[in-house]
Amino acid sequence: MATPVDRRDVILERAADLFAKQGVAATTVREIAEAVGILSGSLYHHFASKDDIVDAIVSSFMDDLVTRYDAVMAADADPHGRLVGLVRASIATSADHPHATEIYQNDARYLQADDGPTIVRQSARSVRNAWIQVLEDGAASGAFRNDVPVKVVYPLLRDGLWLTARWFTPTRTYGYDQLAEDYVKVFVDGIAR
Amino acid sequence: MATPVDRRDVILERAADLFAKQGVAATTVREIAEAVGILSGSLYHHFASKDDIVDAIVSSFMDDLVTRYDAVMAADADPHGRLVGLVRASIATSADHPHATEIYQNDARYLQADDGPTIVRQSARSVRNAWIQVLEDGAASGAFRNDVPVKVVYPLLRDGLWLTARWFTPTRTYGYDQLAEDYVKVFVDGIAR
DNA sequence: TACCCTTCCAAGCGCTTGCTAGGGAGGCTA
DNA sequence: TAGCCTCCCTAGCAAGCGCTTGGAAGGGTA
Repeated sequence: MATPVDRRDVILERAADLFAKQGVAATTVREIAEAVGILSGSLYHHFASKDDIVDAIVSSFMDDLVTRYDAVMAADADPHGRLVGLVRASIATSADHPHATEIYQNDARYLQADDGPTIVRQSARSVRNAWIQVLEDGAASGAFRNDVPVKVVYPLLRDGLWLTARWFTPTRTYGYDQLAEDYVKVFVDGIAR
Repeated sequence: MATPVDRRDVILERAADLFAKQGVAATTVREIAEAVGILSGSLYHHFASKDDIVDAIVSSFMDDLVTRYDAVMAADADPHGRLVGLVRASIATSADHPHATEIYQNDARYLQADDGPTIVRQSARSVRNAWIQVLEDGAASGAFRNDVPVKVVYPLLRDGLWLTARWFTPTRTYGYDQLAEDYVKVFVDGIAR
């Protein structure tokens, strides 16, 4: 190779692409190897197992997400400001890890299983706590409506937010920033005029 | 058996349960057979293939959905009334086919593939058209805001709506009707107070 | 009783899966 | 030059996959 790229990173990138497109279970190690340009056995010089590859992809994504969420929660105490911050942080992370975002959505059950990676489970709980706290604070302070249970509002916000990874591709005129802005508009003020 | 239940229906029910929990690719025909209480080979007396089982589950779901959507679009011409109707129809269908709903969300890409079942692709287009029409009519008539593109609003509504199948289980005090009502509240009026 | 039809089992086929063992090529260090 | 380390290939194993074949059991019909 002309540029001394790290093979490990190339494997992670190609694997994430395939996992996102086909699902983890439907992607074979031979496919990953072929996408990299090596044979399947050679993957095992870099990773201990197929699961190990999945873990590396998702863990990196979750680490970034938690870091961004922590910054938002530390910088702002106002529920509305925090909500906007969390949305922007989520979409920014999704922009940085588009494949991982999709993998996490599609295979969440597999990843959150008891034998799944511990880091993922911990991060998932931390992420959930941030949202619940913001929504409950907002409902208590009067910033948000309190006639709909937080346990219902949160999943609606969450799923609409994260599944953007499935369908959204930024264009020159409509990027991630615009998406975040419009997302906030819809969920905070509704679609009624 | 005491009651002469149709074996085919039992197979569909158990298979749907497993597909929803584990994903289609991760569920084996041997698992399905074991859940029914027969051997894997015996499944092939009732179905031609594993894909055939998946198709039967999802097609039944999609048929019901399209029927309900057609009724809504025929009964109401007002965008807001149609929106409420589509939400209620979706959640009612989801209540009748909880497993199929989840399968469709998790394996949508697989099902919408070019070699997937034709009925599913047709139904998916029909469903999409209904939503787009309602949202565009509403934006044009002034019932809905028009500063956020319909191509963004629709996926947000859709994903938040359909992924309820992943997390929602009705209780005695909070059922599908209540969920539909709250869903409309959030998306139409927003969470701000 | 004789026949048929439905439903299932027993056995296994051909193939793919994730993964492993052993070795070779090339570069770096001493 | 000698030795080592990194990275990859060749070859293949054991297990599991979807699916097929041939036949047996049992009930319904005549």
